Amino acid sequence: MAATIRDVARLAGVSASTVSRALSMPGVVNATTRARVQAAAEQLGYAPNKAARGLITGRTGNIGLVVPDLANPFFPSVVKGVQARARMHDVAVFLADTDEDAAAEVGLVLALAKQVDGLILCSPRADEDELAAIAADTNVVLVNRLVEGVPAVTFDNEGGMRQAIAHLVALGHRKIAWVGGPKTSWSSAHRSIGLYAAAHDHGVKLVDVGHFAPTYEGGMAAADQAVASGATAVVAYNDLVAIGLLARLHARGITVPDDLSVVGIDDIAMSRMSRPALTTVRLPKQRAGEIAVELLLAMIDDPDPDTIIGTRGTLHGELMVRDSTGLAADRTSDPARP
Amino acid sequence: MAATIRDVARLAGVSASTVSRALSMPGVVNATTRARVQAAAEQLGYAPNKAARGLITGRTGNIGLVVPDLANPFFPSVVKGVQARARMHDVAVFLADTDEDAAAEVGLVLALAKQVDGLILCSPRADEDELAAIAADTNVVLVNRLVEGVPAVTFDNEGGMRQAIAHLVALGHRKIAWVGGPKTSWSSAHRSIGLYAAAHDHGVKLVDVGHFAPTYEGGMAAADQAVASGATAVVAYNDLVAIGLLARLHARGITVPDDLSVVGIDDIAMSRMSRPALTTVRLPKQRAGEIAVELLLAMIDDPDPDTIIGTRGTLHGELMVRDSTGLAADRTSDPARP
DNA sequence: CACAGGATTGCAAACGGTTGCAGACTCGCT
DNA sequence: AGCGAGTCTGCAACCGTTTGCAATCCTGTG
Repeated sequence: MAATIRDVARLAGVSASTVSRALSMPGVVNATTRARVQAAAEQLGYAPNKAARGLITGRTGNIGLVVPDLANPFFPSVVKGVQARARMHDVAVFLADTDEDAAAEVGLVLALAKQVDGLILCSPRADEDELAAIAADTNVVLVNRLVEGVPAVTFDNEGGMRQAIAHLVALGHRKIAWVGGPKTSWSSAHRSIGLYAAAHDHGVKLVDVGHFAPTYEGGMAAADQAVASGATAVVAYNDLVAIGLLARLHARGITVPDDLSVVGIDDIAMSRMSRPALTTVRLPKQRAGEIAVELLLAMIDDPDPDTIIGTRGTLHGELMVRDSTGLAADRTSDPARP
Repeated sequence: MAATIRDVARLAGVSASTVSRALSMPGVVNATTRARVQAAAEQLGYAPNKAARGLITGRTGNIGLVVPDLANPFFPSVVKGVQARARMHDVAVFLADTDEDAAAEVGLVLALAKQVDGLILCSPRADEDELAAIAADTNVVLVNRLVEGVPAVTFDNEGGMRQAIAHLVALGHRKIAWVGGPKTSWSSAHRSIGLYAAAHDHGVKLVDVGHFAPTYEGGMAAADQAVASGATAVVAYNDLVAIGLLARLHARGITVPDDLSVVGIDDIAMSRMSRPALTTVRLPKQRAGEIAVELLLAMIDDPDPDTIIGTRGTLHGELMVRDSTGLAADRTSDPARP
């Protein structure tokens, strides 16, 4: 069907080797022959078969990207970043969605591994040992997860939490509730740590409301407990959860931010659109995808892995103050009205 | 690095051909040899190199999926459907995001075409001729777009619009505004047609507010014109636009649905979460992805293309009545209070 | 005991490229 | 004219599979 290198060779009246060279190492072949070859290739609409090249060079020119759930708006952002950067480097991207299933994840990764030069694993759900094993014989870059000895790009959870707490403290909040994500979530654990540290530094009280699904429904489920905690502000595991909180609070007639302030994390598109618009810590999701690609590509190219292994890119979040945070409800501690 | 078929052969003490046969055409090789081969393959963690197989069979076992913009929540849904179905059939998916750029789209498609057995083009922005040209020498399935002679899965826009209008008419609305999508959008054009037909049948007035970007911002931009049109209800090109409308209307102090009813199309996750929750026409997006895969795979397998070419799957939408629609503001035409 | 015929298995070619090596030409010089 | 040094180009091998064909072994039968 499609033209092969030999078709081009025949048309140009040269050997296949010459065509190969004319196309991929110009300069080593005579200018006039090269022109002839290029004309022939053009005429036949020839494009080299990447698979065949891959057989020899051992490079497929493809990378794999694995995400837990595309329905969570966090991931499409990362995917977009990966996409864009991969295109710049002329590598194609295999995408796999694991549906939040750790077992399926490992299976998909193994299947993909043979077809790509490297893998980007975004917020992987598999446990640390499995990830380490996979990274042992494949080029892997982790996003939003840290595993000893595996290159990764992560977000500065501690710093983000610090900004959120500083903001709330400035508004007079002294008792803040934390609605955590899934028990096994790496980022939930780290956000929690950052939160406690920041709360301690500011001398305010942090109350842990528990673990919830990282979804709108999870937020709705957490709302009543957050209210019952007596806190004047809530920090949610992510924006989806925060928006769920907002919904349930509204249903209960609790006004945000007058009665309770709410802070999310991620800054998904939806957050600007919620009512009230959500104050949140913006994570450079797309950028994370871009950096992951750079890291992975460097890793693939570099014959000496020591320069890369263990490399970590840490991206900083930025607090986006919108309408879901305000002065603490308890006016006795309101700094603006002593 | 990875084990090859010869490594397995050596370990099992047979020839490479036998390994190949043992693995892909069991039954033709002796049971005990087969067991030995399988054991060896297992031990070495052998997995055939898909690229090499592809060279011979002419099948890569991969399909490509092209979408305009992953940031639009509509697309991740269909990607998820494609993903899931592809996994069932053991084919991997290349994903490309064109960033709404028709030119980039064609380039990406051409590049991908060499590496896959077929392509799924979701809401392609390229013009009809280009698509027809591409479909001429590649297996292509369109989603949410129709081009003469190219298999496609689309949504029943007319039917969906009919449901929306019937709902609004029942609520007493007699003058309905239509906020269209981009001028060149295929689905916008078809929704518009369905809307006019339905409005005509019900004897109500439809006023076209114009074309807007298919985004939250587009909705905000359209809101004031929709209000000025004097209509008591608005149908928006999609949910994102509808949610933008909601935001601007709220900012202007116009109450939905008391002052104005709003209907969206798509039913993205965000729509349940908006305030008020959006009445919308649910489109089975994920299902569309699944069907597209089935269609494409059938197309790839079928030696006689005539049975597939021109095949069309039409998916029906379902009106989800939520809180953004209510009785028409103009009480003189309120059927419940004569 | 010779032989037909089925069941297994190995050999070698092919898929579409890349690349080391050596041969063929062209020049420029002596 | 002879020769050395480049410069180009073709030959052939190779990458990891699949598959047509032929060789081998077995079994049953006349």
